[in-house]
Amino acid sequence: MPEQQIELHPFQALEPVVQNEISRYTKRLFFKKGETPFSGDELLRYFYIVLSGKIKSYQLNLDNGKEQTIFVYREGDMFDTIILLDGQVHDVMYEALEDSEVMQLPIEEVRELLRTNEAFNRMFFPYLAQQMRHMEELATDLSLYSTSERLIKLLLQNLDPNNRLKYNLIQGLSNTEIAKLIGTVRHVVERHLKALKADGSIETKSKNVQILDATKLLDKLKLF
Amino acid sequence: MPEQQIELHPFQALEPVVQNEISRYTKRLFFKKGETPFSGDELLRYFYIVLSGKIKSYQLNLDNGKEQTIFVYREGDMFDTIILLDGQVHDVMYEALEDSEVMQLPIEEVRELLRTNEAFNRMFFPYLAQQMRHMEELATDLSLYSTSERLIKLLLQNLDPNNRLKYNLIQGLSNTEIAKLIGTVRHVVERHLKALKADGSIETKSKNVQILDATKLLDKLKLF
DNA sequence: GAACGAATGCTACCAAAGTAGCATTTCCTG
DNA sequence: CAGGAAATGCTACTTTGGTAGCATTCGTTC
Repeated sequence: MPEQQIELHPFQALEPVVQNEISRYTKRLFFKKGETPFSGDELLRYFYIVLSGKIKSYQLNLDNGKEQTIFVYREGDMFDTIILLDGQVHDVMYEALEDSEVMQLPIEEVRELLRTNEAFNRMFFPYLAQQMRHMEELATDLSLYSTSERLIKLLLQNLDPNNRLKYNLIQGLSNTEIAKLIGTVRHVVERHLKALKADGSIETKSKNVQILDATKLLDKLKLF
Repeated sequence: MPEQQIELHPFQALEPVVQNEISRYTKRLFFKKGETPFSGDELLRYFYIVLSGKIKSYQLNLDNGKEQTIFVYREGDMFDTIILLDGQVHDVMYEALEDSEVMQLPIEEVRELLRTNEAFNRMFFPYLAQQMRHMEELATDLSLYSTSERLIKLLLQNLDPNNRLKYNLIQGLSNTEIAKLIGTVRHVVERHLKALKADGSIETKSKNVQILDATKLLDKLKLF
């Protein structure tokens, strides 16, 4: 299937390009868990590629403190693609969910690649589409499905190795972080997890949800 | 401000390009209100630019029939950008909200433009970013704000001529369509509109909401 | 292994939003 | 201008999800 090309992480396709053309100005940066890097205009001047770890982008409701995670960037993911495309300020926050390592590239050089380098574009356009599909799915899930459906969906996607963005995503995340992924609060996540434990679909150790019966979860969705 | 360049609708920048290079295979299509065009693989083979009218893309929950409008395409808007970028099937539905006129281009030719035509890219990349920003806003609004906040936000954006995607958007839309835009159902929209009418913020004629006191609406948000 | 903070678990309560069914009004078309 | 479909308005009810506060467990680090 031709998707395989897309599924291997984009950075692999980028690497030779980067090596040849812009390695001079790139830098490796390390962030510790909990850090909120990228202050001020750094995201307007640099483009980032994740080498390891997990970094999320999220939005905050100032009135009640609720957060919505928009994207979790892992090995091979890149940001901020929106700023890359239009150069305008992007009102989101970033935070490292684990100790992470990223590569920093001057954004103007990446724009130059985008203008001139066909190999880069063959990698980058499908990757952009992946981000767009992810955001669209986030929006429609929030609107069309209940919290428990969104949670079950997340658990199932977590098992699916073809789903690059979600596979093994929640390993090591607290219930609070899981809540932010699916647009609710810790308490509601725990309420639903408790019900799933009670009927034997899953079991939980700390920061680790194990699925015992995926079919049972699928039944609860009645989707697909 | 440099945004002006972005705000004039993308098609204006595309037009000369289209005229010169791909006009031979383009076609004008007309859709009547309520039609759901683009069956099967048409969206995989053609790219569309709206000339007039309103066409929405939306997702459907098969269990309960609820719909979420993802995007309303008006003059100068283009779709399906996701398919353009990765060539994969895109699971959304389209419907004309008004009688509409679109231009149909062979998608491979648009991909060729994307690969080779810098003028096209100067127009297209910021437009892509606009679509991404819109979807991100949709997702975070659904998660972080209440239905009444989302409704008020929509009413205010409807007044803002700088907001190309939302300005004058709800003129001529039924309450049912407004509900689908903000991720709820007709009834809840009417409940909130009723409250806004009661305190004198707005008045409604059929398919037409008039804002009487924008400041009052802003106060209710406490945002910005 | 003691101590601290983070994470999880639980009970109780409240408010917002979704469901249902029907009446009335508007508007479009013949 | 009449008739029918679409849109709006309303009452009543149900459910889900969010809020609050506290107890317990886990796990990391001196």
